[in-house]
Amino acid sequence: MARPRAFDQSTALDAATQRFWAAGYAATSVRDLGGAMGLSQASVYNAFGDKRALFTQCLDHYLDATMRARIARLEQSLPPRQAIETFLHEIVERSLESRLGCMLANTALEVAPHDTEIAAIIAERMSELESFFRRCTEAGQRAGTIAASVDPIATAQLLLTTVMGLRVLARGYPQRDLLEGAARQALSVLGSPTTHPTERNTP
Amino acid sequence: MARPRAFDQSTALDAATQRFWAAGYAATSVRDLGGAMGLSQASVYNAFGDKRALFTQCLDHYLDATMRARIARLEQSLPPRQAIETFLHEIVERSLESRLGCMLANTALEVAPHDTEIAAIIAERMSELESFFRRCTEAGQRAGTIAASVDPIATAQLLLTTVMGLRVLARGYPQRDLLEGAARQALSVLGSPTTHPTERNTP
DNA sequence: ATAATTCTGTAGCGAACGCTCCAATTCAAC
DNA sequence: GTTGAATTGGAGCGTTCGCTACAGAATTAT
Repeated sequence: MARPRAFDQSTALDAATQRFWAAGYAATSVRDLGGAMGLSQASVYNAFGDKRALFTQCLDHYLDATMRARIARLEQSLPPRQAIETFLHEIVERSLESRLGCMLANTALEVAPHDTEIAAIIAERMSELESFFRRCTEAGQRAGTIAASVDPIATAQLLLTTVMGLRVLARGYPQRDLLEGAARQALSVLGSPTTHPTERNTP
Repeated sequence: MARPRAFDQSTALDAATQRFWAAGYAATSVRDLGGAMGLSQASVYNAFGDKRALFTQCLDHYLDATMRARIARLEQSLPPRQAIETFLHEIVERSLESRLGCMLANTALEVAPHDTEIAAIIAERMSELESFFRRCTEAGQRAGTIAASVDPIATAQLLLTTVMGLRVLARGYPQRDLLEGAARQALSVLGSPTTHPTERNTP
């Protein structure tokens, strides 16, 4: 029984996310956000609360659409070792083809130290990524594709660290051979290699 | 033949560096910097130019005093493998005892993507760190303490990535076992372990 | 001493910031 | 058609931003 929104909430959130993703929290103004979303400032505040509340919504939106989606897709479509390998390769490719970097890493450095609530979100999401790597490592060991001698916990910790490190290098020192070499060497801790995943599997 | 400065340039630069280090470029105001340095805004501009020029001086100052000093100290006081191991362990300890993080990583994410000149500084310093790891790896292989089978280039790339990743995790997910596990697993690529360096060496 | 030159603090510039008030507008419910 | 609730754009609030003009203080060369 009232006037409906003239914009799509999810589309607007996408646009705002893009701005925060590219420029960070402090360097993005609410006027910028409104412009990107096609809204006036008043509508932004009416629909999303203040700047910080909008940011947390964008952060959640980004992490669901990017990190969680990637984890789910790889984990249910690939055997565990290939899931890990493909995850790192995708990170390298995305890092090289876009200068946006990773909103999780960006936020961990810029916002988390000064905002305990956002720090908790960051820690929780990093923990999710770590758990993905640990599950895959353990499953690979059960399947025989990952050396039984490696410690799944430490391996997951290294892989999480590598992903974050790759995102930093991609913004400060973006050279393909650097990112690929680091990813390859990180994957070497998984032990005896399998054949690289291909489209067709010869029986 | 004129009035001399009433403050010490190096001391003031230290204070400014501390502020940029803790809060980043955008979130640190020139008034904050002046307060920390004990100077009025006019003196800041007179002595250091504008905010960006002061930042680059602080960045150089920080990197010389922290990264280059650590590289030089470890490289000339420890055998190559221990130099690498100690470098990572020191990063873990510094990350856990201080919330400041790493100005190199912070700047790579916050400033480098929007400032090509600062991006060049970042890339050059990251390259220095990578070279340190490569030199140590090659020297360790010659000395027999690092497996001859590892690729020194990829190893250096992974170690550089690990250091950057550790600095991100330290700010977003600061748990000792996570950082130590990642460091330990990264070091495992060096191959057959040596005894951990201790204060006294039994002959 | 005098002059020349540099440093220092105060005050203030225009612009942008996060945020809010408000009148006008729009649409569902009746 | 009328009513009522919600959205919308514009104007503007007070604050802070990077930066600078300016006048007085301080020191060396002459």
